[in-house]
Amino acid sequence: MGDSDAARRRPGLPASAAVTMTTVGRMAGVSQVTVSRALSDPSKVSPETLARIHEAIRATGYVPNALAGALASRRSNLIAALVPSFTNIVYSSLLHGFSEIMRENGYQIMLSETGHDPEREQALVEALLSRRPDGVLLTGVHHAPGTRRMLIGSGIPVVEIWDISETPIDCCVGFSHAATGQAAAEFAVKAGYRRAATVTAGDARAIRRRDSFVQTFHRMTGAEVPAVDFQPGTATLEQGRAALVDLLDRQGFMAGVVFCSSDQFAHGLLTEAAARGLRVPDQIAVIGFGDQDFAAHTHPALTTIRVDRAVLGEAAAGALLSRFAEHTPGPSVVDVGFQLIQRGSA
Amino acid sequence: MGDSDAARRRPGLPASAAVTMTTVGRMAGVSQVTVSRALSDPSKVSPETLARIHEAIRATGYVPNALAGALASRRSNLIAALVPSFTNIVYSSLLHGFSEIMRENGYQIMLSETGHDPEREQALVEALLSRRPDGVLLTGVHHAPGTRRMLIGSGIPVVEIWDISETPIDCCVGFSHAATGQAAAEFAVKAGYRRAATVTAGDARAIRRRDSFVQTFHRMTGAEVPAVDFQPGTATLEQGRAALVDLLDRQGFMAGVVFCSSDQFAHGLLTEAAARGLRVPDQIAVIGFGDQDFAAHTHPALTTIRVDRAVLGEAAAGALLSRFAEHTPGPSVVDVGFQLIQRGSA
DNA sequence: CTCCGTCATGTATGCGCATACATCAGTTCA
DNA sequence: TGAACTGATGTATGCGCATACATGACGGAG
Repeated sequence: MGDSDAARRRPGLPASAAVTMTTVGRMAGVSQVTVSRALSDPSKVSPETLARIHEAIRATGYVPNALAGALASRRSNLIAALVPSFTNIVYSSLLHGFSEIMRENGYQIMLSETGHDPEREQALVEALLSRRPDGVLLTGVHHAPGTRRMLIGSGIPVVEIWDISETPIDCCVGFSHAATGQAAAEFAVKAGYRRAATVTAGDARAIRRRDSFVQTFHRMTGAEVPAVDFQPGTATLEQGRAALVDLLDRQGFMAGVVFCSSDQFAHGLLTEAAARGLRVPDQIAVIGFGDQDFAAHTHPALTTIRVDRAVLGEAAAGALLSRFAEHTPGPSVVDVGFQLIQRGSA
Repeated sequence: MGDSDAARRRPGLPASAAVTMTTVGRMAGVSQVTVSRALSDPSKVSPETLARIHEAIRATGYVPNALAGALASRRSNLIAALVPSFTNIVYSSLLHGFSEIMRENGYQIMLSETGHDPEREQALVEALLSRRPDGVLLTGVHHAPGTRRMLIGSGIPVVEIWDISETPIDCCVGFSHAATGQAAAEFAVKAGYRRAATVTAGDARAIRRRDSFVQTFHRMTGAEVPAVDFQPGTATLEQGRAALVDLLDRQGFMAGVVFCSSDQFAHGLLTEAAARGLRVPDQIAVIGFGDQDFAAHTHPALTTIRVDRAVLGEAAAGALLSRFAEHTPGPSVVDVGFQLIQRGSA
C-alpha cells in the first residue's frame, strides 16, 4: 500500500497530502473555481487554460472528491437498490440492465439484500437515506409502513419493480402476478389437464401467482389443487425434486400438471421425473416461471412464463431518469407484461 | 411524492427545508455539536439532554447526512466492489457473505460489473475512487496497469478475491486455479479414464484451470485433450449441451471424461447425454466446477470442485476490516483451498 | 478554602466542492 | 464613440458535519 499519503486517510491530522482543486489550480495558475469549471463544463474555459489544468491534473494525480461535490450540489449521483437476494438470478439479471443504464448516466448503485424481510428492508432504507441517494429502487410493492413513510417524506424518486400496484410510493414497473397464475391455469385446462398441483416458494408474489392459478383451475375444472410450499428464498433444483417426491409419494398426485413458482423448481421436477423414468408431459407435466437461460434446453424443454427482465430493469432505470429530469415524470405504473412459452414439459 | 420539501432537492435554492443537526439542536436547546455527540457517542451527553435530542429527532424526522459526515471525518464507510457479473451465481454468492459482514460493520457496498473487461474495470475504479471508498474489492488478480497504479496511489485497502497471487495490490483471498485443474486431472487418471476433453468459458481463471488439467492429464497418460471454448461470461446449460454435441459429433470424442469450467456446462453435458440416452459415467463422464446448489441433485449427481464461496466472501470482508483497524493488517495472501467432490458423474 | 481533575457543553474551524455574483478586457453595433 | 454585450476568470459563501480546543460548574484532595 502507498503509505506516502497516509495522512490523507488519518482523521484529525492536517490533510497536507490531499490533492484538491485548489492544488491543481495553483499549479495551473488559476483559481479553484476554474478547475471546477474545466471539469464540469470545459466550454466555459479557454483552450489554453484547459490544457494547463489537464496537465496539472495529470502531474498531481488529482482525483475529484465526489463526496464534497455531492454535499455542495445536493446531488449525490447515487442510487440505493434493494433486492431480496443477490443470488436469485431473477433479480440479478434485472439489476444488470438497471445498473448499466444508471451507470451510463453517471449514477452509482448502492446495493443491498433484504432477504424477503420487510423489517430488514426498512432498516436498510433508513441507513441508505442517510447517504442521500438521488433515487431508490425497491423490489415489490408491499413494504413496512415505516418504509413507505420515510421514502415519501424524503421526497426522493422511488421505483418499485417486479410487481404493480394501484398505489405506488412513487412509480412502479412490473407485471400482474395474479394474471400469470390465471394464464397458466387457463393454458393447462385448455391443454386438457384435469389435475393440477403447485410448488411455491413462499414470498408474497409467488403466493399471489399460486393462489390465482389454484382459483382459476378450480373454477374451470372443479378440481382441488394439492400444494407443496417452501420458505421464501432462492428456489433450488433440490427442492423441486423433493417436491415431486412429496406430491407423488405422499400426496398421491399423478398424471397432472404442476405449476412451479420458479424454473429451478420445475427443473427439479423434470430431474426427479427422469430419475424415476416418468414420461414428461404424459405422466407428469410441468410449468415453470421465469424462462431462465436453461429453460429452453432442459430435457424436455420447459413450458414457462417469461418476463423480460432486461426490459424491466431498463424501464425501471428510465422511470427514475425521467423523474430526475423533472419535466416529464412519465407514467406512474408500467406493466411490462409476460408471455407463456409453450415447450415440451406441459 | 412529497413536494413539500422539494427545495431540499433543488440546487441553488436556499435549503430552508433541510433538517440538520443545527435544527435538531435548536429544538432541543443545545448546540449542533451536542447533537453530533449524542449520535456518535451518547455516553458523552447527559441522559436528560439525550432524551430531549431524541425527541427533537423524532419530531423533525431528522435523517443524518452521511455525505457531510464523510467529508468532515474523511471516512465514507463505503466499499467499492467489482465483480465480472451479477448474474453469475459464483460471484453473487460470494458477495452475499461479503456484504453481510461489511454491512454489520456499518459499510455500504457500491457494486459494479466489469464484464470480464480490464479496461472497463479500470474506468470503474477511476469513477469509484472519486467516491472515496474506504476499501475496494476486486475480482481476480490480473488488472490493467492503470488500475493497479491508481489503487496503490490511493492508499486505500484493496482485497482481490477468487484467485491468489504472489504480488497482490494489497491482499488477496482465493485459491489456486492451477491446483484445481491438476487435482481434477489426477482424479480422472486415478479413476481410470484415459481420454479427456475440456469445455471452458474463456476467462483468465477458467483457462488456467483448463491448461493445468490438460497438462497434467497429458503428462500422466500421453493423451491429447480436445477442447470446446466459449467466450468469457456466464456459462449456460445450453452451451454445455452444444459442447457435448460438438465433442461427440464433430471431434469424434467418446468414452472419456470432460472437465468443465462451470457446473452449468456440466449440467448441460448431462442433459445432452440423457437426451441421447448415453450412460453417465460409462459412455461419458463429467466433472464440473463450483459445486453449485444443483450439483448434488442432478441425475446422476455431479462430480465437481467445491470452493466455499461463503467463507471466501467472509474472509475477504475480514481482510478489509483488519486493515481498517490498522494494528494487525493480517496476512496478505489467504488460500481458502478447494475440494474435489466425487459423486456419480465421474 | 484553593488547586486541579472531570463532566457537560459550547465555539471555531475546515473538509472539497458548486453556486451566485462580481470583475474586467475585448468586442459589436448604433 | 460610448453603451451594451460576451467571454474568461475571480471572490465569497455555505453545504452539514466532525474535530480540536475552550469554558464553566462541580467536587474531592491537600
